[in-house]
Amino acid sequence: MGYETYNPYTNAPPVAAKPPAGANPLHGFLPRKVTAEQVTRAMESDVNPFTRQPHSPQYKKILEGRKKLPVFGQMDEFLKMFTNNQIIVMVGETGSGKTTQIPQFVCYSDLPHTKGQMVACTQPRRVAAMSVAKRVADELDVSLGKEVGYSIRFEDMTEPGTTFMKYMTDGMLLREAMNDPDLKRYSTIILDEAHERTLATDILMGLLKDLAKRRSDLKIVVMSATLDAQKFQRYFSITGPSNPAPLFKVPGRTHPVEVFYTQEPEPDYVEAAIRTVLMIHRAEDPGDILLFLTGEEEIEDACRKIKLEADELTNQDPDIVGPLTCIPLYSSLPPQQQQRIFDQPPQPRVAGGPPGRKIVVSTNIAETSLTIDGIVYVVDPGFSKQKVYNPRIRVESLLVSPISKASAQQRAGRAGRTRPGKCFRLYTEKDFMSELEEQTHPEILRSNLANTVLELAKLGIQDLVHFDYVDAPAPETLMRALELLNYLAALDDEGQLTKLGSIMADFPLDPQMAKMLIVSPEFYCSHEILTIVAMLSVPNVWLRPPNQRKEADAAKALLTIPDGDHLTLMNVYNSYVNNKHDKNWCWNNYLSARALQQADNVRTQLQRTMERYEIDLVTTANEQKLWQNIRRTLVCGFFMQVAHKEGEKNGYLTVKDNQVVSLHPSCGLDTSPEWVIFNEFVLTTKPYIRTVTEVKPEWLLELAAPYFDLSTFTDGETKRALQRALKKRAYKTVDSGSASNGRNTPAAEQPAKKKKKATT
DNA sequence: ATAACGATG
Repeated sequence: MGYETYNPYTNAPPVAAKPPAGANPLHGFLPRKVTAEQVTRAMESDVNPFTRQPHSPQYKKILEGRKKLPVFGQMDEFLKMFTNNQIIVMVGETGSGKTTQIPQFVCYSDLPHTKGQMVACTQPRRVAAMSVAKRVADELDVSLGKEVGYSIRFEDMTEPGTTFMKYMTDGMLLREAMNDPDLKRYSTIILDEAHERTLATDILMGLLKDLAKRRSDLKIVVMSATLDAQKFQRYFSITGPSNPAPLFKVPGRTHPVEVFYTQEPEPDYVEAAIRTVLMIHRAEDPGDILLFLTGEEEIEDACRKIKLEADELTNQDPDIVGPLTCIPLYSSLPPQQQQRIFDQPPQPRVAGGPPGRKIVVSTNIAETSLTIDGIVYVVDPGFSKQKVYNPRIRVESLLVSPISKASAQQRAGRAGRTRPGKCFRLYTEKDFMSELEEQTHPEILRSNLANTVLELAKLGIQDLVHFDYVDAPAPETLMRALELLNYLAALDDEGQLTKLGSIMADFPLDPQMAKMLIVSPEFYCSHEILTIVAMLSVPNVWLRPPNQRKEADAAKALLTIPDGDHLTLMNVYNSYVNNKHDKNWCWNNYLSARALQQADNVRTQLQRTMERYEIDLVTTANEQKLWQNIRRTLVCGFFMQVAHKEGEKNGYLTVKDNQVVSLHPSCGLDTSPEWVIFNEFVLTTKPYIRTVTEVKPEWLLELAAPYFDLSTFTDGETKRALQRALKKRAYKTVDSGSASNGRNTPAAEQPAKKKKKATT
């Protein structure tokens, strides 16, 4: 449909809004040899070059705004570099406009729509992918999901054949690479926020560096916010070791931030933070405060104290100190409460009195994920909780650690978004210079890599140890991952991906859980394992408000199945589904509606993957048999996470690793069984195992024979207990006259009575 | 006898 050009309410002649037929603003464009002058002219055209539709009235207005972005003035420089190089490293500071503009420049030069290809731009976070795609769709004057779209887990907002500019999460592109290692549908791939060094971005950098050799037609742009670009330049020097990838640099557009340090180190950073916040409130000009702390409990505690002391100040000096609101911010807060950070600061108590102030006390979520306008003061104690992985005992834990210089810089920058600001660092300048690391260690050095190694195997990477990592993980971490995958039969003894492993990799799950799902039909409980795996993939569903702990614990007790926490999780999900008509059910039972909804989404997605591989969705009618089948299936995935009761009461020793652990207080078992399987090993005040289910030693010997080969065990109580179980089992086998672990023996206690067909 | 920095599929 064309534009209506005749306006019946004026006498003016019809305006020729519709350009002459055949006009093509991209006429004369030579792919990848396009100049800034050509692009600018196409942008000024009345016709949208990509849809051939007339531009909407707001298009030009938005374009005027874009022209003021720092990156816009360097379009010519960028296009020349894009023409002449396969790989570009780009540094653009906050406010440069790189995330929205560079992908568009690339589209004008690359013309992906003329070759049935796309330009991809990856983001570490889902919300960023969505919101940037929306913005760019507006700027290009197209509707979101058509020419410009986004792709994130659970939501593909693209239209095959139409979409040529796609924003997506880095994890999503990695998933796509598993099924199309050459990523043929993309003409250019842009990795944004590469300095954040997420696991997915790190793996993608390795893949793309290699892919660039195979696909000379593929262009790559690596965008980063900090000045550590040299590392990327060197890494991507594919035309020879002395030829680093070229650097394209754009200045940011932010306000100056004055940084203050303490004279002496602060022994108690929370106390010092509270003192600093109150000092700012009393003595500094109006403007909101952002304080960085490390976790939920610390934040709630600090908010209470700040509120108390601030109220006292206001009461003492109502003419000088204005009112203050203190808002906590962390990821597990319900979205409604997170919205509070955008509230206006409180009004003065009396007209003309001292103005109010807002203070946000936040985790690292405010460092990258959430931007709060109006922040003028930042208080930075210099700590955050960070994931660390210990391959020796196979444990990931969270540790309060000093932040990096880059992180400190990012935090300070949060004070200068709307006007000049101040940042108070609660450490000395000397410590900043000499003690803080330049960059936060990339995630790949701090994680359990079982999942990543399986993904790499699926991506066809043969030699994981010599893969060209930007930063190579510890060999021991890779060995641990290979060992686990070999025991799970995802990799054979030569390290080759097995058929089973290939299917496992297609599930967005840890390998243990993927294995459980795949074998679950043999145990007639795939329906239930699907639920349990979904529940294990979402954050904790149990709520325990500090002033209602008793009530919350009582509600939990009603849903608990004493045979094991995994069965309890299943019970919770089933009850949730059965009570979906009751809007207050979650709230009344102290359960997180958000987490349960998420479990529902995950379950649906996993079910689709199961259907794709024709993995039957079956169940067992008899409840006791069903529960036992489920527990046996758990052993098939988590046989390397077993603990044996030893020593004083409630003391357990993990099998083979011999870690002393205790049942976590949240555990719902009514006894302390001799053998348990656990989902998580957490290191808090002491080592705990969390989400625990009782198992039988015979199952371990039967279902995970290679791992429970007793000749690989050191002498001790665990080995003796297993030897006893082995003897008992031998007698039983003789009695019943049948083999107990042959492949022909039914694995489950009882065949399925009813078979639920998978539905969409 | 106690708990989840932030993300991703």
